[in-house]
Amino acid sequence: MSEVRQPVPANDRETAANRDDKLELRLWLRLLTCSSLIEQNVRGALRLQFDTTLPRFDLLAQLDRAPDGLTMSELSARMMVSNGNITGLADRLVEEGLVKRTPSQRDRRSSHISLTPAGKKAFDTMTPVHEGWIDRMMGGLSRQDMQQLFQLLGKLKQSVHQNAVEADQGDKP
Amino acid sequence: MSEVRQPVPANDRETAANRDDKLELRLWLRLLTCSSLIEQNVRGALRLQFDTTLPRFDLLAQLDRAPDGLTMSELSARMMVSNGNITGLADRLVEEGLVKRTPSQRDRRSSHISLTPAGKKAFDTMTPVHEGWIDRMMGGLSRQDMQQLFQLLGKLKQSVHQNAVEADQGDKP
DNA sequence: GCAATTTATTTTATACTTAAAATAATATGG
DNA sequence: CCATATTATTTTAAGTATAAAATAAATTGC
Repeated sequence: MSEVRQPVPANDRETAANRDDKLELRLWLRLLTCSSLIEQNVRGALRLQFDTTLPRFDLLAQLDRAPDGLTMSELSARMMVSNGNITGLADRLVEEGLVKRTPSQRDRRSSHISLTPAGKKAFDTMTPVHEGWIDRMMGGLSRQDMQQLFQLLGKLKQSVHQNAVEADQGDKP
Repeated sequence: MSEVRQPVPANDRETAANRDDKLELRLWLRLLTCSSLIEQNVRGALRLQFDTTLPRFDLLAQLDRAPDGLTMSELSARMMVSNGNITGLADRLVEEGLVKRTPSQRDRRSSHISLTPAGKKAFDTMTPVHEGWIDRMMGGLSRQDMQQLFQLLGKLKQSVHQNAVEADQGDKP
């Protein structure tokens, strides 16, 4: 009597939540699950098709929108990662010849990171394919679903900013 | 004439998207932004208040729901991270005395990871506080917003599973 | 002008994460 | 039984990430 393989309901982060858990927590776990799922797909595809990584692609994408380049601090803010992280990432991309550092004329502490021609070319090759992956993964959502989701996530983003756990605005009574 | 500090529209991952970008891409960037924002808040708060990390907390949370413990593979699946990652995480938590490994009786390859009394106690201390952070960050959303968001993310999750970039189900014509 | 502060970046130490290879044990099919 | 395949985990190497300290340059307030 072989046990029938049930279509397992996907063991993921949400498994840690029960029906009796608060909606807030279940929502957070589901958000994290979606984000992780997409991230892992994109990461794997970037590696297979372009032999690169998501952080590198992200950095190139940021630079592509900034013709004059960005400082380390700006990159850090936009990519929402630490300063030190950007230093290492930029180092590797410079080694690969995809980005270059240009010392700032006005401020000798900072430099502008920008795409080299090779970096621009690499990004232009990858970005339409990348866009295709994203489109494909969202294929199950209607236009209206996406618009609603976009709008609700906008609300969430605002809410998180306003109620940040760390942001102590403790000086006003 | 001091310049008035405008409420800067937050430079984050979405900065890389333009109005003319496809909705799919903008949605993905916004999703990632929300996820990163919450994650960073929780990580920082866990460090400040409990001197621990998000991955460790996550692992404890998974175990709390599994009284008999979980195998490394089960943990890997539920936390959506690689096998090797779990090995290292579990090692550190064993060092801290919060979890223990029990060799499986039936299968000498595998072991069951479970909470020690100290681990259970630590988790029970942290989890209500953690829940409070999540509630707080979602404070700007109505109950209906949350339900809608939960439902839409469910659709998205399903869509990503069905249209995974890597999952080649190439054997059926 | 100059001390004190702030800002931009890098460095350091540690932790987390992955993919791939290695190890070891179990299951399977003759 | 035994060769083969599969499964569970660990190891390895490289990369990603953080927080905190260090460095260095710019700004500010006398």
